[in-house]
Amino acid sequence: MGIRWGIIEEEWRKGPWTVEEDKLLIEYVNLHGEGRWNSVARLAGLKRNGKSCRLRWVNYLRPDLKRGQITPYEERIILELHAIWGNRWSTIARSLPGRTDNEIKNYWRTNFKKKFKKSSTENSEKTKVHFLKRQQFQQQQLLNSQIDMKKIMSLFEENENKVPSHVPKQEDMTILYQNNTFQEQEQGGFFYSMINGYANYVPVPDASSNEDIMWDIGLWNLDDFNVNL
DNA sequence: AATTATTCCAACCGCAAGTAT
DNA sequence: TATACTTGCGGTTGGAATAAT
Repeated sequence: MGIRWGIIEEEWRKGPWTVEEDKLLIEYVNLHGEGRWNSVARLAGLKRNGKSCRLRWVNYLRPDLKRGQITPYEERIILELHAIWGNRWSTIARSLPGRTDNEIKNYWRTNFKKKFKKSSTENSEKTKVHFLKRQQFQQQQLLNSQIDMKKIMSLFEENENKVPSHVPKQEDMTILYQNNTFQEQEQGGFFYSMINGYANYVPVPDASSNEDIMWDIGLWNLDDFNVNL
């Protein structure tokens, strides 16, 4: 850009980061801590603006990042929370330690957005039936399990007609997470969690060679999510 | 084997909320 | 108090890798 309005504009580097740039940024954070991103260029000799530096750190260089594939369990959480929060990726990310909002957003988009669309136009009736079957199945499992049935069933009856896209207040949500969610209790082969009035229960992920698991994985991955609740 | 299409992710952008001056 | 600067978020995109023709 050069000169505009008599001010010399910085010429920032853009595009993929090099190993050397990464080193400089890591060094900077080790020395000065996270934050004050706009001073990175000056103090670390990087020709990157603050935004770019922050993004690189948060999404890639942070040492507490969990690398590798999203696990089936993480996937389930993403789907559950997306049903509640919609595209509030950073909120969802708070329940997945070591995963970034960007990562989750990319994951959801590449794996689910299309299925969503496709199935809703193609065979919504079929998937609706599928969904209802699943619901029935789960309720039956609940009946068979040891947990406080009456309480949960009444919660369910209260909430089952609510739209999942209903958005609760964020503060409420966070507290629930700390106290309750995804430190799920294992009860009779099921995880149980409460999310802001919604009861969620799914088969234990790794109780191997169990039909329930097939049910669960299949269902979560299939076309249920087009059902317009 | 060559070309075209699709998938996927790192990194971009604009906006808005928060913080500093 | 008002304005400027910074940070964080979510949508979007460029292009490399992979798949399809």
